[in-house]
Amino acid sequence: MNEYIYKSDLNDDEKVLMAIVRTAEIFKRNHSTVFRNFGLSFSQYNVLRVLDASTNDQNTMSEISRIMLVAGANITGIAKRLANDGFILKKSDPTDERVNILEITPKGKRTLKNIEKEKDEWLEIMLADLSKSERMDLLEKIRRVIRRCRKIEP
Amino acid sequence: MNEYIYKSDLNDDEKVLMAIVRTAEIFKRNHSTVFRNFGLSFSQYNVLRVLDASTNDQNTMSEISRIMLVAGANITGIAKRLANDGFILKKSDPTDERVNILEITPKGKRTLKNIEKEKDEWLEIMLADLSKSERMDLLEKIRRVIRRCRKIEP
DNA sequence: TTTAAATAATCAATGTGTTAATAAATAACT
DNA sequence: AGTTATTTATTAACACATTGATTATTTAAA
Repeated sequence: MNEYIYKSDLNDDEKVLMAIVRTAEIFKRNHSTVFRNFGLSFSQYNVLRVLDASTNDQNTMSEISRIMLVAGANITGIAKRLANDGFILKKSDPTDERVNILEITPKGKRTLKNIEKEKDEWLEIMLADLSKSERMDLLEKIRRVIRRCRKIEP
Repeated sequence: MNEYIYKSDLNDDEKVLMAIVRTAEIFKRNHSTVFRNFGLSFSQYNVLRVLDASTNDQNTMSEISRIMLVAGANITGIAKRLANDGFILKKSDPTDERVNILEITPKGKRTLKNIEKEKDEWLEIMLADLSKSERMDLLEKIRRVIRRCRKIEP
């Protein structure tokens, strides 16, 4: 018998956004367990993805921070751990000595490849109850929210 | 001139979930700045909300951990800081000495009340480009994803 | 040209999340 | 009754996010 009872009092708008938060957390948790088996955290994986999709497999720390919407201070630690484990190289830009360039290594690329299948299986599992067109509709609505937020504060 | 270029290579399913992650992060960031002005973090605020919506304004730590989908270890620190700042009381359950009961204080309830308006304004801003029925449709689809995940691993 | 301002990265402090190990109280079982 | 298991909470170690301060380098302005 549980004598401590919780009765939600969220209004509809709050329900929408809290459901989004919850889904994001489930997704990050699922993916994190996959990545952990390959020695990567969620954020480390995302840095590798950005580098892999950048020209010449490399990009600057500040640009990565901008793409990932993460404060620059975080990239310092994430890059250090990625470099220590051989997933990336870290070098200074000769044309501007303030800039540090990160480059994904063959080991990094190989690891991304190995992760791919398991990761995609999770995506399919999570979205299995939505048809193709429902997924696109969901994406379109979420993107409208994101676009709206970009107008408010860049 | 930026010579480091990033070209996204996400497939559609991944786009859906990354958009959800991004929206959740924007939402948490917006709300966190509101909460910070009242001396609360995002998680601390959510613990107060759970207590406020619980019978007799109180609940157990493990039940809160279950409701918030957060590992029990986190609640220890969050509750300690909330109690230090006078937002909650922490007491032992006399019928089961393993159990700790958290209870929201008048100061805690007052703080929730003060936060309410500013918080709701943010909800409206973020969802402003969606009609009422579109919001409900978005909520329904997100909930189907969450329900689907609950079936996979509880 | 010297000074001022912007940019890139780092560090420190705080809070939150993860897992894993532990202590204490209670429940279940032989 | 006494051993074993489960539950509740705490702690420790690690990763990461935020803010704010600091250093170094580059660019712009007086």
